[in-house]
Amino acid sequence: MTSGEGPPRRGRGRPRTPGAEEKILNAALDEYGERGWAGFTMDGVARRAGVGKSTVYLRWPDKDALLTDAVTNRGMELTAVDTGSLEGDLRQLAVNMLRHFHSPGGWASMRVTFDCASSPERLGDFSEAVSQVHGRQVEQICLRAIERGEMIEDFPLGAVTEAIYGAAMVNSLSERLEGRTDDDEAIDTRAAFVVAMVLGGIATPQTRSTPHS
Amino acid sequence: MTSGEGPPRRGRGRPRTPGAEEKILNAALDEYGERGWAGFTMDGVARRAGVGKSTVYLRWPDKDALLTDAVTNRGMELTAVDTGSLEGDLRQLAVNMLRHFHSPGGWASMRVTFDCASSPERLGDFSEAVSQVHGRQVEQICLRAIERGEMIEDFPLGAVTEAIYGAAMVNSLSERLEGRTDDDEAIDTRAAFVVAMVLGGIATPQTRSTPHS
Amino acid sequence: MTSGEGPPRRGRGRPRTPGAEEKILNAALDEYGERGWAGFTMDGVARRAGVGKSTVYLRWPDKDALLTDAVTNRGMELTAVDTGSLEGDLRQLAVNMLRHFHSPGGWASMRVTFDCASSPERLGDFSEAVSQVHGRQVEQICLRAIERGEMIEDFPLGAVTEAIYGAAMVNSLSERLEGRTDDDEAIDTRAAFVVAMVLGGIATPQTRSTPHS
Amino acid sequence: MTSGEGPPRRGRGRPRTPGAEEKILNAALDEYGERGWAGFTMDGVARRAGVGKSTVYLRWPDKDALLTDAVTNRGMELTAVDTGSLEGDLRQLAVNMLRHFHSPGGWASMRVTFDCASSPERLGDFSEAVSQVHGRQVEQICLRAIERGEMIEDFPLGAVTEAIYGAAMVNSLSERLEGRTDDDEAIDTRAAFVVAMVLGGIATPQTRSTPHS
DNA sequence: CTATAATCGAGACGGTACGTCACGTCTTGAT
DNA sequence: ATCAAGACGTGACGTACCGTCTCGATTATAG
Repeated sequence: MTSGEGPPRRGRGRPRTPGAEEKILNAALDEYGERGWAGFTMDGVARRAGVGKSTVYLRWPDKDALLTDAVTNRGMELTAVDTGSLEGDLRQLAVNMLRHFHSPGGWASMRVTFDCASSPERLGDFSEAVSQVHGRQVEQICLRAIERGEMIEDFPLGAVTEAIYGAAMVNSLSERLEGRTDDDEAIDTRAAFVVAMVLGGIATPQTRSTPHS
Repeated sequence: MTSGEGPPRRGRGRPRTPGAEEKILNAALDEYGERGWAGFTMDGVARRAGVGKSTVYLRWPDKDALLTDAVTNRGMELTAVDTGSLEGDLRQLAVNMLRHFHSPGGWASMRVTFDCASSPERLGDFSEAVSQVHGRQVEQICLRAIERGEMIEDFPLGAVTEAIYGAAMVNSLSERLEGRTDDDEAIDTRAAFVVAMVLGGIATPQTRSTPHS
Repeated sequence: MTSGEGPPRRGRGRPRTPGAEEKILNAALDEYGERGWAGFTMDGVARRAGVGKSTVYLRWPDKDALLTDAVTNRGMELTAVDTGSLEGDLRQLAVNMLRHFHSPGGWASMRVTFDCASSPERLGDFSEAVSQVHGRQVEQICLRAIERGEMIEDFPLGAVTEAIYGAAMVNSLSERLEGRTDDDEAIDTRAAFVVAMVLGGIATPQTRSTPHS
Repeated sequence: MTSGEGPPRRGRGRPRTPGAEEKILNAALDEYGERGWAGFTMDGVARRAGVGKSTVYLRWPDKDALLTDAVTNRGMELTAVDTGSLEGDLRQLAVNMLRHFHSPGGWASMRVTFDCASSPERLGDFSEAVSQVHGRQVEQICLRAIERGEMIEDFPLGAVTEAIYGAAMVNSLSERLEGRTDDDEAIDTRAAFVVAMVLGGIATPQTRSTPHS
């Protein structure tokens, strides 16, 4: 995803400084995390990275591209999940997502995602990447579960994705709005409840009619 | 919520032009909707509102405050819900939320909410307002349902809120990222599935263990 | 010269506050003296005078008019001179002028005069006033001296005026530029030398005493 | 005198555009001349110079500094004078000064000088420059004349300076106030009279020719 | 070993929006 | 009718950032 990686640039001339991309991306994420969008400055990123502005603009065409790229690289480290059971998979996934959105990088990633979704012109690679990463996980988990007979068929998998990802997002959002600081235990507990709801619902058994009529 | 409420304004001096707040807020939302964040200009808002910049800065200290306020005022018009049954309430709520986040105003409102959550310094009234509006709805619905015996007890209502609101958010997000344009029918269908999931779960009956052990 | 003095305003309605003109003119001169042209503010004048802006604008149409008027009223208190001899008259006049331009009011008056001379559009009453006050003095002194046979004829009186007034101006200017603070004695001495220089040139030979006694 | 001389500018970074100072100073003088103080705008200067505002503010801290500098650079081109006789020197000097103050640049220079003298904080280089340029001329002329025996000793040279410079100033001032437009002949005639007056006073008797020939 | 050339840091450049401030006008309730 | 207070539309102020550019210095390969 990094723009700076095309052909390996074999040839004459000074090669690009090896650690530069790394330093710049880190600096970009840090600046974005600390100062928010309004305070996110190209000059600031370059200064924090200890690098000239030309070094930045040689690699990314503009501010948006840099931020998008930073977030894409650092903000999507979601490892695949396969515990053998639907509940285990979803529990693991929910914990991952909650931790992800609670971390500075994951939070920044999400904000940039919303920014991208608001500007139709630069929906380029980013939206695909997001869809891929975020959507495929649940899809694969559910397909395996259906194969094992653990999950009903004919249910739109997108709804499951949206509920789990959305719950993690809103949980992180409310944590910030209310000034809480959730520890790992709180996150695990919340993940358990969300998965329980997704798996079994919140209705009492007697009122539970056939859900998908 | 309007920032313009400071001292009680004893009758000295020319009173503030009555319609100005209204005009400015409308102009701000229009500019934000048409031109996006990047093209959202204080001069532009003032010009569109037919007002001087000082009139704007007399009421809101800066750009962020104006946008936040505009979005808070126009973006939260969520009517209460009471259909008599848990499923009906949640269905209605889910439809409302989906429509809300799919509309330009609701989408903008959400983005500003994320911006506020990222800048700890101005979490003032806004976070309370959001929590109030967004959290109380589900709480009241669920409390009524528990009273009617339709819903299990001892389930954290926050998880329900987060799932429904989050699902609506992510649904709107993916609509934009993927370039779809969902019609009302698609929205209603998606709302039905989400509510079904929340109410009854997605696990097959035979694998359904006691969820809350 | 004060704009506020037309018809005595006999009639219905509240009469104008008696001391207002005075207070405003004083405040204007003080502000101009302390802060210079750039820091000279209508709001500042009104505040210092303890008066609303409308009270000011009711009397003078704009900033220039107020400043011009303030300076004309306070800065031109040049009493007529008639000692009986040319040397005595000029000496008295030179001392007056030097004291005038060294005083805050006189200095301000001069600056405003230059401002007026630079803006051809508002040369209205002011330039006439200046010419009157500044030119007639020397003219009358010289005419009397010619009549007494103390001064040569056919010499342009304007040149005498310009030399005396100009010397006083430049003396005050250089005092400020060089950070000096001339006392009365220094001023009197300088006046004596200037008059000696002027007299040596314009006096007829028979009345010409040793010029530098 | 140009403010643009700070650190020696080691060769790092892009060098400042060579012709920029020149262009900006010219644009500033033109704008000041055409539009006067009220219409003298930093944006206007930058636009006329074909330059961004940052380029201007990189060199001068504010409006006053730019105008002062423009006027100092362009407004002081007074060539030295040495005709061999006191009368010749003073005549030449008086003509120079009259022409100077009658020209737009010289007039502007003088106004800025008065502004500087009114604001004690920025009397920095400017006052020295003015004193140097304006005072030394007369001093040198007189010293040479004393050496030649053409001028009495023990006369304060400052008084001579002040009379000649002041006369030129007031002459130009009254020209503007009265709406005259003096041609070169009028200026020369006036210079002759002023010098005659000054000489009659300061010349020793033996070199004193008939002053008004 | 030298020439060529891409990259580096630094920072000036033309623009544009920011948030402030003053102008001169206006609108209020009180005198 | 005038007062004090202060909001109004306008427009310049001086600052900060964008993305581009130009410099001298560095660092590699190509000849």
